[in-house]
Amino acid sequence: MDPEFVTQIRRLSQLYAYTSIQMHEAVGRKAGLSGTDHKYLGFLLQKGQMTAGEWATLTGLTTGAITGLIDRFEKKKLVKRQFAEDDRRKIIIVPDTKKIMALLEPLYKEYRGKSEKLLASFSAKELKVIESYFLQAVEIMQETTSKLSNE
Amino acid sequence: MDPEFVTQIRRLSQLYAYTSIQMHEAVGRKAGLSGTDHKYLGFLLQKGQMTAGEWATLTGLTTGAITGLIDRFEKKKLVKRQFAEDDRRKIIIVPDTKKIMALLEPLYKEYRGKSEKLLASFSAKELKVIESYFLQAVEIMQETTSKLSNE
DNA sequence: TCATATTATCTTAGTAGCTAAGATATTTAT
DNA sequence: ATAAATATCTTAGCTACTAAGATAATATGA
Repeated sequence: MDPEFVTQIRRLSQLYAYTSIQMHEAVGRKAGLSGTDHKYLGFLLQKGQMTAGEWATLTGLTTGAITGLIDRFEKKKLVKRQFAEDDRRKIIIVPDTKKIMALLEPLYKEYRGKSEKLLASFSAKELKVIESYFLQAVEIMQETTSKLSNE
Repeated sequence: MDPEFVTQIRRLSQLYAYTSIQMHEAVGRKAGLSGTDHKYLGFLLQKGQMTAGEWATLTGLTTGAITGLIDRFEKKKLVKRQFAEDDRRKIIIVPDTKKIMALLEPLYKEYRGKSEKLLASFSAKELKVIESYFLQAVEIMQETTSKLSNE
């Protein structure tokens, strides 16, 4: 295969990742959240709710840092602390999904429309190619990361 | 188009960006660089060399932060400060590319091999699809970012 | 030419958010 | 009942950021 083309794809892939982070950071700033706060809020939304400790594990932050994270979100009334009924040491973080969505969706609206249009411009077969590339690339990167971290 | 599939691609795309950043951060840590330092070093390598001010513009950092960034790299002897001949206010940052490569390449080696193999598993036509998706998606994200930032 | 404005980088003071270590409160195990 | 383990919070110290001003070099204009 043309090695220049491979280089081009690799460069593009890096640019893609970087641009995506920049966009998410810009959205976060606009919403009054720091870049990392916005990123970690995404984890919470996907999971629905979780304990402070689970959030710490997922983000790789210490529990102390999570306390601060929750404090910042709670001050903005985007999440609520709730004692777990089965174990009163545990704090369940409950996102106010409606409020968070109301805050973020307008900022993503245009992007969402454009990217849907972009995806619609590909055939089903082509989308499968893109999906397959993403899936495999993610796996390779995760392998690399975990090897580097456990050594 | 199947809306669930679109959602799946969007989720994958976000995961891809996030995983990529995590990998680059892990590589950076292993090389003794903070996540952002590693990211910004990449800018410098791509450009070859630039002035402190250009680096500030490119990264979005203040000139004060760039001074600290250069200090950290200089202490590790990965870059050198050099007065510009035409304008002695300007400081040109010259990367020691050989040294930087020697530091980073071994950490990326395995990833590079695997991702080349992955790319080789696609046909030329399929690679064009992936390239086209990346190019257009990057543009959309850049538009979104700049709109959010200039408002 | 010389005074002034502009430009490029650095310095300083203040701040945010991180880690590490230890405190507190609750649960589990003996 | 006591000790150990667990979940979260608190505190001290650190790093890297911004904003504002200092310093030095260059450009401009009467």
